[in-house]
Amino acid sequence: MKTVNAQAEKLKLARDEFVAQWGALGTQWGINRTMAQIHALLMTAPQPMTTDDVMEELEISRGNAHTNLKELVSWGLIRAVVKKGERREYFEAEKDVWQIFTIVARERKRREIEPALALLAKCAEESSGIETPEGKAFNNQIRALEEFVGFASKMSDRISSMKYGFAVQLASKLLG
Amino acid sequence: MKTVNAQAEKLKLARDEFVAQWGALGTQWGINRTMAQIHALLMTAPQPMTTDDVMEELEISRGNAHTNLKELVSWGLIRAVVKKGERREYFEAEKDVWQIFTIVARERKRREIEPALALLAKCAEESSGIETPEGKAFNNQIRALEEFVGFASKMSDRISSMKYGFAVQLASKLLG
DNA sequence: TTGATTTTTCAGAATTAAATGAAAACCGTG
DNA sequence: CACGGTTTTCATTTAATTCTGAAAAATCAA
Repeated sequence: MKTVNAQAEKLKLARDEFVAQWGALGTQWGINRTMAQIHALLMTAPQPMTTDDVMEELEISRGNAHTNLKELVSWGLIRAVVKKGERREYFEAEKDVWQIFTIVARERKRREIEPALALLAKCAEESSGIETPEGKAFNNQIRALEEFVGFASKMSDRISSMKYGFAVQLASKLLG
Repeated sequence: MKTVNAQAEKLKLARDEFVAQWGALGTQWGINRTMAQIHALLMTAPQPMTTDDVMEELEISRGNAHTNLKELVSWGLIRAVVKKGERREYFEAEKDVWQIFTIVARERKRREIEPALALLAKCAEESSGIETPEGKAFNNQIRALEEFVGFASKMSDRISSMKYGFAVQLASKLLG
């Protein structure tokens, strides 16, 4: 019994560290700390958790827990599940790493690549008729960026719609 | 003459929009607005610019301009150049899109992927000896993440050390 | 319908990140 | 070495983001 307790304690420590640090990393990734922490918590949860569980575990307010749980649901990184005979919602994380990757890749594309592409297209268009040397240089630079970002966008699509096995196969050629 | 002025005006408008919007996008990318704006400004500058030029163009303080110029230099996205007979520094941007991409990819890897990998390795290690079912599940999940992130890290290295032509060749297979 | 439970919203508070501007440090020149 | 121009630093201010907590809305069972 002593051993089991000691091991449970060890697990709790490791998991708490993971959750805390993953939250800190989230900041770098441009997602907010709480959202990343909840994600880490649910990715490593043996069972689905309620809003109250999350509040208690992370010592955060209901509003905060709620907002970030919903945001994670909208990303598709977690989902709400219902337990029969229970009224409140439980949440569980997608645990498959390839799924997680494709979800994050798609979301980043949507939020980072697509707006950039739209801007570049607009500026390329607006500057296309300018015949001064500066105008031509500007237009060329914008078009070079546009071409590259468009290409990155297509790549992102292709990769994130691959089956995991195929991606691995492709990658092994690259890394081999 | 009228035409040239009109065109110059049109260019200024397009460029100003590009700079402003690229700055807004930067926020999404986890880069601060001013840094992204300066980068946009210099990428589309016909000539190298001084700190004062940047301050004037973006209407920002000296401290802000200075800090972000240095940050861009440390990333390698811009470089200081000296004009002979001139004492103050001029800055010019790297304009090659593949270069820009590899620089950003390397920096992101350093700031986003490597710390995550370190954390995952640590948590995998800490939880490796736990024999409870929860401990095993936790360890497995962490190791799956670690493996994937490590793999992404290697891929990132490989791609960003490729010659542009080779990357295009590879990509065309993928997109073809 | 009522009442209990749960979810959602949101104004204000707290925290964190970024910008300012002035002073200090730095440099090249006479 | 001292002067003018330039760069760098950093305490303070400002702006942006995130969090709280309580009230309102929604949901469901009786």
